[in-house]
Amino acid sequence: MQAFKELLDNSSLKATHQRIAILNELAKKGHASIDEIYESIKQSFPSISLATIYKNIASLKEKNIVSEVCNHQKTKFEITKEPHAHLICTKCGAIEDIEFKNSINKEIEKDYPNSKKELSIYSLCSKCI
Amino acid sequence: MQAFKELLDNSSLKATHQRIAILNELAKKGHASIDEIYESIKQSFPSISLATIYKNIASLKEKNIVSEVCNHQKTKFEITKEPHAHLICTKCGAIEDIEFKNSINKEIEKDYPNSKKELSIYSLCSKCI
DNA sequence: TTCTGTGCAAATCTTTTGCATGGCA
DNA sequence: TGCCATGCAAAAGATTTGCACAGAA
Repeated sequence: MQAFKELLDNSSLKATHQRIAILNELAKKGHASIDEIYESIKQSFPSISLATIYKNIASLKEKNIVSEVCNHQKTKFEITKEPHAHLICTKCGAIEDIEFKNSINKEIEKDYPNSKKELSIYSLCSKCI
Repeated sequence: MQAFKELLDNSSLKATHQRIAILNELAKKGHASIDEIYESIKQSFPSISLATIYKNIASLKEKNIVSEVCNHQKTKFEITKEPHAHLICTKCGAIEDIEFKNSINKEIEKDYPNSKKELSIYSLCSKCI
């Protein structure tokens, strides 16, 4: 995935196999926890270490390449993208990205200009509906 | 605090000193982490154990008497109250309760009726502004 | 009196760290 | 080649559990 290499180059992080694998995993799953990432990458890359996942998630967060999503269960991570809201399924726990409506954003900006906003909606996801 | 005793009675949780102390602490601070609660209660109640705080926060959450607030740092808790949003200070880390505007609520309800919603705004709190 | 809750200590997870070695630029 | 990143193992931190005893109802 050439795009990830560039992303890392631009952030002065070396494009190691491990980092690319983590980003691929997040791209594939959308949202994943530290040990979901670890267990999955270990299949194709048995020598990878948990500590490497922790260290890389930390540096990728610092560079704002990945973001943390809180769901009151196991913390998950996603590749940072356009602002969006999260739908957290009250049945299966899945996280879905949903639109962060511009009307809502504007309403908040009135009182808190240039603020980062996190909106989570707890309801049924598209599979459980 | 008589009100807390009733709250506990109604949830079939015994109104122990420890539970009342935890609820008082949360009422006083607004938002506190497990060990902030522990350190503070220990002053006036030296025999209290960390495990008791954990167990009680778990049962109080289960009964929806307290809620968890995620701030991407140390998880904090608050006494469950009217729906509201959180302002999380990007300078000092403080959490403030702010209004969850009805217009925003309505906008979300159109698409996700009867959903629980969490909105966090990262900006400067009233003290750091 | 009964049964839930507490406190302690141990067990379990989770996350971080130090350091020698490996590998990208 | 020069550094940053990796992997391992150990350390540190956070959370949970089991059990005997205490205390609310």
